[in-house]
Amino acid sequence: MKIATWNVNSLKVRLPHLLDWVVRQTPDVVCLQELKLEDVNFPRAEIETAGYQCAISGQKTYNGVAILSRAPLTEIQAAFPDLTIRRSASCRPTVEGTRIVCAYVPNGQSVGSDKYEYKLKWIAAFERWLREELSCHPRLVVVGDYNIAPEDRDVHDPKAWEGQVLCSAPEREAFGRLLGLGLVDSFRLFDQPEKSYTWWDYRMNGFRRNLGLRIDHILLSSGLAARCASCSIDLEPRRLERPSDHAPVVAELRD
DNA sequence: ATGGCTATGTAGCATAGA
Repeated sequence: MKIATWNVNSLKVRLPHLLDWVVRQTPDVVCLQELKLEDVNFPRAEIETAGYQCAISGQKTYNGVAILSRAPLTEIQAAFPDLTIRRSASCRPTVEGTRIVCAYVPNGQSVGSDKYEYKLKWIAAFERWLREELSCHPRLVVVGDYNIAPEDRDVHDPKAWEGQVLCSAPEREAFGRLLGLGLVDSFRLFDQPEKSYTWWDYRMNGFRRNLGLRIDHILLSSGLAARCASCSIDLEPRRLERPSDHAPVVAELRD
C-alpha cells in the first residue's frame, strides 16, 4: 500500500496538480490538508473519476481535510469527538484492516499566543484520542501536517528557529509523546538526503534556496513500521507554477 | 527590517498560514 500526505493549501487551486500527481505516483491512499472549502464544494466527481473514494471533513475558508482511497472506505469518522474545531478526519479499515488518520494540527502562530496554547491543548487531546485508537487498531497510520519540526536537522536554520513556533521545546516534546505511544516517524526509518523539508515559505525564494522545514509526517504503529519499504518527499509538485507551499510525503507498506 | 507571498472573503483590505 502506498500512502501519501499533502497539505494542498486550497484544493480548488491545487486540483489540477493533485489529479496529475496521482496519475504519476498512483498512491492507494492520499490524505489532504488545508482544503479551504466546504464539503458541498468538494470536487468529488473529478476525484472519483481519478479512481478514489473520498472521506471529507471540509470547512469554509480555513483548514479542512480529506482522505482519498482506491479501496472502499468504511466507518468514516468526520472529526475527533473531543476536538472542537473540525481539522481532522479518520476512517477504518481501508485496506486489510489498516486504519488511517489524517490530521491537520493547528499552526500555533507564535510561542505564547492563544493559538499556541490551543495548539498544545489540541495535541494533548489528539494524544489521548490516539492512545485509545491504538489499543483497538494496532495497524494505525497517522499522517498529516503536524506543524512541528521534530529535530534541528528538520530545520534549514536551527539557530534562527530556536524556540520559535514549529520548533519550540513544548511542541517537540508533544510530538515526542505521540511517538511515545508507539508510533514511528517513517521518514527516519531510512537514510535520507540532508536538508530534507516538506514546507518552504512562498516569500524570499524559500524553495529555490531550500529554506524549509520538515513538518509533514507519516507516523506508523510499530507493526506497520516493520512493513515500511520506503518513505520520501516528492519535490516535483513544489516546482510547478502556483504550487502549494507544502510538498507531499509518500510511504510504501509491504503487503 | 514584524517586511518578504499566497489564498480566502469580499470589494479595499483583513486574516491566516508557517
